[in-house]
Amino acid sequence: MANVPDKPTLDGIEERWSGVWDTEGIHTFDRSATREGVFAIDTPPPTVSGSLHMGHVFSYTHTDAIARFQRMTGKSVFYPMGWDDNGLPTERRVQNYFGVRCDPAQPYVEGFEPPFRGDPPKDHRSIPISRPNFLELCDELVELDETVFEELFRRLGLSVDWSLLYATIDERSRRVSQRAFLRNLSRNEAYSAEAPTLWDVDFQPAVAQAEMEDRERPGAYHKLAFHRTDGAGDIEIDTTRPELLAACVALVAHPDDERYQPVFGTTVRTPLYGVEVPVLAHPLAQPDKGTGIAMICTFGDLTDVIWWRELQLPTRAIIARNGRIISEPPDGVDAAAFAEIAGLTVKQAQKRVVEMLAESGEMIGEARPIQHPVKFYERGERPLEIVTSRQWYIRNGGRDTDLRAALVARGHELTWHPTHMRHRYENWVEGLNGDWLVSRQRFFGVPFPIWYPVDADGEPDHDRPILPNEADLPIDPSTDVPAGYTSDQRDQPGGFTGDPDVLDTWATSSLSPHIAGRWEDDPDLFSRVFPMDMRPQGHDIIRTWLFASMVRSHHEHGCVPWGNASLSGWILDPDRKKMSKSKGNVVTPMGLFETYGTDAVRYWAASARPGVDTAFSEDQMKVGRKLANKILNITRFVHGLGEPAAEASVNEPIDQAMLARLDQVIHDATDGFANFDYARALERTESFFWWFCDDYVELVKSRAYSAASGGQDSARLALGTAVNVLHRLFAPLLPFATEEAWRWDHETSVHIAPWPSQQSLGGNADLLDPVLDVLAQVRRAKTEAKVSQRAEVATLEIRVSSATAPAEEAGLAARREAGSIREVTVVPGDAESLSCTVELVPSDSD
RNA sequence: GGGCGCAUAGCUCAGUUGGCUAGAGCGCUUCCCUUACAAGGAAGAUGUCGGGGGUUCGAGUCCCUCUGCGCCCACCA
Repeated sequence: MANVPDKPTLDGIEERWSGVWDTEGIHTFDRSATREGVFAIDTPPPTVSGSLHMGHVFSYTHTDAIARFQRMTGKSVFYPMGWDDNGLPTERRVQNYFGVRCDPAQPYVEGFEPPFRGDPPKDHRSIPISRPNFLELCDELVELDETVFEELFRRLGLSVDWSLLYATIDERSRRVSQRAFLRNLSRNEAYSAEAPTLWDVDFQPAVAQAEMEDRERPGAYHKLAFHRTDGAGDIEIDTTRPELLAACVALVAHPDDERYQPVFGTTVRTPLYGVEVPVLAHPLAQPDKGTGIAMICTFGDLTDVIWWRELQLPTRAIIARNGRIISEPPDGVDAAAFAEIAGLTVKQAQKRVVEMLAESGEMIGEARPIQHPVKFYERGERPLEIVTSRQWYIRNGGRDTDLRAALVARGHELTWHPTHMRHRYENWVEGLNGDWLVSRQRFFGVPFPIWYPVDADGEPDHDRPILPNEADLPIDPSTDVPAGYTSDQRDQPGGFTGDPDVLDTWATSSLSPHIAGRWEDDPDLFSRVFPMDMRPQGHDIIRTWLFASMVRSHHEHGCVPWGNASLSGWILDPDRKKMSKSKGNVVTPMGLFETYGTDAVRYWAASARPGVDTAFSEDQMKVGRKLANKILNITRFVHGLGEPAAEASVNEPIDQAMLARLDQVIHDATDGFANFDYARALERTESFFWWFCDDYVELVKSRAYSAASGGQDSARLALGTAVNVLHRLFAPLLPFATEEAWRWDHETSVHIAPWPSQQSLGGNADLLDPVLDVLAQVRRAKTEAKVSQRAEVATLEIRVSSATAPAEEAGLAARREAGSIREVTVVPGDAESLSCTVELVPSDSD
């Protein structure tokens, strides 16, 4: 017997049911399921560096809807959560939160207390602390942030199995990350090399191709005169970076450029510094750019690197890792001139060099300002410089066409949602110009599990790395000692030294399926979940997270890591402007949950088609709340009618017709969810639902109330059936309201109820159209007469079109269904469409 | 420069093998306290489906082209 509250309400249902779900364990992954019976999700681990925003709510709702659908179809859903807490975002937040900065030269302080916990004053100068102390603070803050994230995700109703929680800095992740790297190394998929590297001079890590971006910046062409050594005059070049003149190693022009044919193979002397450099030809030089001939410096930009490599030029680097000019001039550079810029920042050096060139008369004319794209680290504030350093790389096809083709082919094995997102992947893979740089000169990350022997001169031997056993992972080479050595041999001649770097955060998060699935730690579990079914993520990180995951899986397993990639769109402001704190228009997810209810917010998220950028809309949330409320009310209404007899059947054509429509909805919704299109499932279900409430229920209401005209049980049973099915169709999208209504007459959760299947009663859905046409005309008559919809109709004359059977039935049905109609006549007519004449009962009042 | 996407009512968007008179919600107008729901309900108005051309009995839907907007990628002095 149904237990329906007098006044159904949405208030408080989130807390009530999420608590019950935990107790009943309905989200628990059943690891006894076979691989075919499992639906495994490679949940994106959110970066734990502050607060959750609407973007999280948006995309995680989409995944949860899919997860809940799959669970109802009988799959054991592997739905983990992870925190991406290693890496620079956390370091930055720790610096700002505690007012400290990491200085590896500092000694460890036992029981260190940071000067602040949250919001140090603006004039506070960060204090340097040791690396171990810094890492302790990282751990502390990360734990704090993760608590807040978990609370919000629970409130959002994510059906994740929280026992599967991981963090990308935890021991398990470090072990997986180090193991995978060592295997890459053993198969020669990873290597270290001394090479020009993009370098952020502020954060001082090496930067990978995927992490840099172009920004338009003002610059200026400076025209400089290089002196031909054959005495035949000067060659003029344009440069935006005169400060690198001392690093110049050659001039280059296009091989077909007629103007420079005579000078190819000759040499010139650089202005100020007097270094003799060759004039060379290379097809990358553009005749229409500047004077058509460029100076090659080590290194001004990535083109310089290409020229340097392909033309086998010497290195004459002058920029240090801190972004300043080095103190000693490279060989052959005029020492006095160089002393003028030694130690200066790039900007200061440029100013000084321009002054000197002006004095010497080697600069022709004034500098000409331009806007040009400059490479930046995506989180950085100053342009990237290129320095030579030893770094670790993982092969990703950037310098190997076979591997590249193989990875493009892997992209075709994946099913993309929406399909056009694959182009972004291919575009990226085909445009790679180097291997994946995975080493970072940072602190809060997974250390490279590597030591190096130190030779008699105290220099590390990078060609003979010392590796740990997999069984000992994870290790920290800065504290652990390799086999065969003792700790007092650290950094001593003849001893060993640990690799100081940490792995790129993507090098760990690209292994999220392995971390969540406990690769090698629990082979039985791993075999049941890998390759996974679904990777949900934002389209902005296809080039990083998605691609890196493909690379790792390709190397380690020779397969794709998942069958489907589901790409979510962005959240835009209602006015299409960026939401920002400074404008004060940022809304917090928790506030919205409280105002509209979680289901309403989820409704807004689920209304957006997969992959489409979507405006933030509180109006949509209001609609969602209305929908959730309606589900409760319609359920209450149907239960209030009383139960049909046990032997009742849906035998009225009108009721069968409604269920036939519902069958189509079940089909469409199932199809939508199965293809990761939660929005289509919602749209179909919702539009049926409103039709059901507004038209069908109004139509059969009077029959369901009273046994007088027959067909009462058919109506009750049809109503009950439809509501029951609708609960289940909506359950993945509006988990709280559906659970609330479902539990009025069920002991167990709607979320583990079987997904609805079609009824196949063979009803004729078309039958409803003429009946509803009559209903609409009666309503219109009442509205035009400005009377209540409850007003009685004295006579209703229905002129059916061409006496077709459905039309006849419509008349008969209308006669019985509409309880407030006293007399109905059905007239066969020859009009094109059905029409009615409605005569209302005059009001008794006064 | 290359690639991808978008353009339908005042606003946000559906419209999936081409097929009834192009839909929904919000907003707007009018009306109704009705016993599931007034944080509700009924009815109504509003469209050169971005422009042009083509295929077809038939095009919002397919093809070509143009325009505007957005995103991704790219090796430049």
